[in-house]
Amino acid sequence: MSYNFRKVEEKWQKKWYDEGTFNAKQDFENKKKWYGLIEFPYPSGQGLHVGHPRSYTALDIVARKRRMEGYNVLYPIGFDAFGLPAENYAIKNHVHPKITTEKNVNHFREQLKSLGFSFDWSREVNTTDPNYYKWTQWIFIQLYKKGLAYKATMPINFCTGCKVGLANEEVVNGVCERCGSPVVQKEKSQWMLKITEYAQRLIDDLDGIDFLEKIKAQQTNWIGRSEGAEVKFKFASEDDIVLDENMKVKEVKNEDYLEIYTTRPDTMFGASYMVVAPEHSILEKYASKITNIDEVKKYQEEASKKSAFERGELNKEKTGVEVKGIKAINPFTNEVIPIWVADYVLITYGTGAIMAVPAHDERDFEFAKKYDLPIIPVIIPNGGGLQEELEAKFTKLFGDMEEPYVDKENGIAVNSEFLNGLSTKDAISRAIKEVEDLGIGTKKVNYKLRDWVFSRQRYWGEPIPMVYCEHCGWNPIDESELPLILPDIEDYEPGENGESPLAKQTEWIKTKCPVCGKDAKRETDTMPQWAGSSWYFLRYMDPNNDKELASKEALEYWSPIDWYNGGMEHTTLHLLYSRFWHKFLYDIGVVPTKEPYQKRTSHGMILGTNGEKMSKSKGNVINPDDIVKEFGADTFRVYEMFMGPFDQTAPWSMESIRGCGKFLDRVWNMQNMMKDGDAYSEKFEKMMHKAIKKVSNDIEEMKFNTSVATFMTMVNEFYKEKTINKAEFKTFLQLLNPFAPHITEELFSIIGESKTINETPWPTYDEDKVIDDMISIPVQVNGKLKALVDVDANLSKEETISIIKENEKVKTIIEGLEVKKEIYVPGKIFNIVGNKK
RNA sequence: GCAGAUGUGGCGGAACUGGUAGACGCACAGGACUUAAAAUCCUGCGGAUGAAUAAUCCGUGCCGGUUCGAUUCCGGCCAUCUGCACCA
Repeated sequence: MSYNFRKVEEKWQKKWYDEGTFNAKQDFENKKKWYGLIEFPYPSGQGLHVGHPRSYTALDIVARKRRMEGYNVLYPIGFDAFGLPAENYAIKNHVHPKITTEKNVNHFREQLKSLGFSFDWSREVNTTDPNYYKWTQWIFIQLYKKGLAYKATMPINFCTGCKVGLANEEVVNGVCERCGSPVVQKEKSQWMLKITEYAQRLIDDLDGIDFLEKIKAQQTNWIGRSEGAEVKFKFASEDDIVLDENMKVKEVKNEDYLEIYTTRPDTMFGASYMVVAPEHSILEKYASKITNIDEVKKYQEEASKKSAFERGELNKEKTGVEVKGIKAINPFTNEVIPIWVADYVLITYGTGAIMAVPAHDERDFEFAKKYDLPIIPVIIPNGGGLQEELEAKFTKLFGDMEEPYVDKENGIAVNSEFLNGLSTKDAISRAIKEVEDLGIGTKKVNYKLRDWVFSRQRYWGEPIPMVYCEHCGWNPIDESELPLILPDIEDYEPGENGESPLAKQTEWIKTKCPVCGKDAKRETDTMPQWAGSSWYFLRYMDPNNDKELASKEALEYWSPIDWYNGGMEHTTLHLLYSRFWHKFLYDIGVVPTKEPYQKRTSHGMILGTNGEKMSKSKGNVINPDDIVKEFGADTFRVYEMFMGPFDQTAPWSMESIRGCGKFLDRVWNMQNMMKDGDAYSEKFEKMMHKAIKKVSNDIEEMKFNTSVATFMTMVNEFYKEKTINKAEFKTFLQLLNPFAPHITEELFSIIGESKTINETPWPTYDEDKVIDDMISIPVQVNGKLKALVDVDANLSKEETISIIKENEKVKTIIEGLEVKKEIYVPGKIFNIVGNKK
């Protein structure tokens, strides 16, 4: 009797999804809850990828176990359906994204159901549904009302060929992915979200939640907190600076200030020049004073032409131009220092200007070497070495420096007047105090994190619900008018100069100002794909609510998400954005928790059979439909869990999956060797208890591969004895059920159980029965295994040792040795140390 | 360059808190069943010497250390992967 997976899987899927077996209960009172979340898919035209089921199966296993443990489980699914591919497809083939999206969603739904996931399909959400994006828009309006959404001029990637704005992922090596024309930066007024206001809380609140350490590290690094100081350097026209006989500044007329940010105020005595970013306003403001303004302008222009790619990747060689005619003054040395413009200084970080300390900064050092600027060492290593060594090092540093000294831990200040002799740490606080006393600076914390550019010049996204009125400026539409429906259009081509396709919808754009009622215009940019996915997990809690994004009651009951699993590629942006929105919603009293996710784990990518990332171009893509057709959903699921450690990448193997199919066939055939029995047989009792313990723990730790190995070992044991009793089979099926739900339910009913497995409680084990009565003690000589001796585990230490020593083999070993020492670790090992006679 | 991870048989991988390295699966080889094949079932399977299921030696990327004992801990290298990348 061979196993017909097709029939069995179809039968159970129909039952589950028709009856809503796995739908979360509305009962908020009596049951403890568990909310498991997987990243909802983008319904692409290619259909499900084999990577999706890896994550979905893992949490499906946990969800099924939790139900058996008595939890009210919410394990929802939905579709992140706005996005670029649908829009590009529309441009090419003139099919409305709505149509392709619906088609793709239907395909995805079928595929997901064919894998037997225990999703609550009654709560399916879709980010493109107006009833959903109504609330995405509502959240945006709340952000705006709290001053967290604002307009700013930001550069976009602009393709010089297609004349459209491009997403970062459409820019490949500095050229347009589609037409190959160069991509330049173009200034455009865009909506921004002030995520930076939440930077510190986004770091601090990581403490209270259970994220993998590497995920926390990535979040922290991305936010990039640094402590330092902002300091104003005096500068003026060269002619307005009067020097004394020691070349120190005596008097300055018409002075102004150039503000810099530094993390190393202790090196200020070594600041030998300043650098401003090409976009810095000082260059505009003092154009008339700059004697080589043409040269400066030319440099600015060149820098602006460079794409982000060139500036970042290719342009390792630093360039710059001295800004002549104006000079700055080092506030500590009171000496005149030159000002340069160079694009290694970024306008987006700090103040867009730096003090350059070439002796102690690699970038400044490289630049100073190239343009022959003074390098003044002010830190030497406090290595605890001999005085001569320190002096030698000092001389060496003051001689021709080969490389900058950048150590922040072990430095000691020199050549720095009042800072001399202080450790770097002390020198930093002393220097900050000094600039504060002088009234030219202050302590300052900076973050690498930038505000979130929220506008997209695209059609297939949520319209931004804002209106511009010539009299009243920007205002949100009235909340009663939500959702602001994305109009149906036929021309998906982008507008002129990188405008959104909506910019051509003149009728739609026309509206009345929500404040004064006069004629006004709608915003034509749409939201990024990140928007809908920043709060979808809240909607699952109460998906059909038309009064609120979700009811208070539902939010109270289901929050926070107990376990969120997803890909490593989303551990920075998606996680950060959704945490930001959640914190905002917490602040305005909408959600009850500070953090959305209590626990976050990540799965490893599945590679092609050749060990490379799956891609169409490499032709190594595995289609889940084919696998299900050939092997069935259960085999697919078991294989994806067995292929390797869950959090690591693993290559696909067609041979290995066959092995998992064979395993399930063996499980199926165990029904033929089953005997009656209400209790575990003596032979298998220990194995059963051990297996329950092992599998229960493995699931919590996501060590699914060793769980599957345990199942296989069990089956081998049953086959070896050619018998299994009903009690054993029942437990075995319950344990295996979360991994292979269809075959186990079928067998459960075949062996005469009236309940389905998902209605039964998760098996329990007895700790006493996990412990072995007899143990095998390895006997080693000098740490090398020589023999194994079986002993009763309940004997005392002395008794055990004497039994070991009476063993024939051990006797001969000891006789041949000059024994120096004997080490016995109870229950673990007996090691004899000695030399051969 | 910075951060994080990984490195174990022919392959995917296991090994609790420092205590029998190679569980489980694949591949391979042999056997049973069969007219035959497939499927299934059973057995073997890190390397070297060896007739051997005797014995000895080597073996977890490389070099060294701590320890009675190291895949595991420490120091120093090498390689691969992922993310970030002129963040002052």
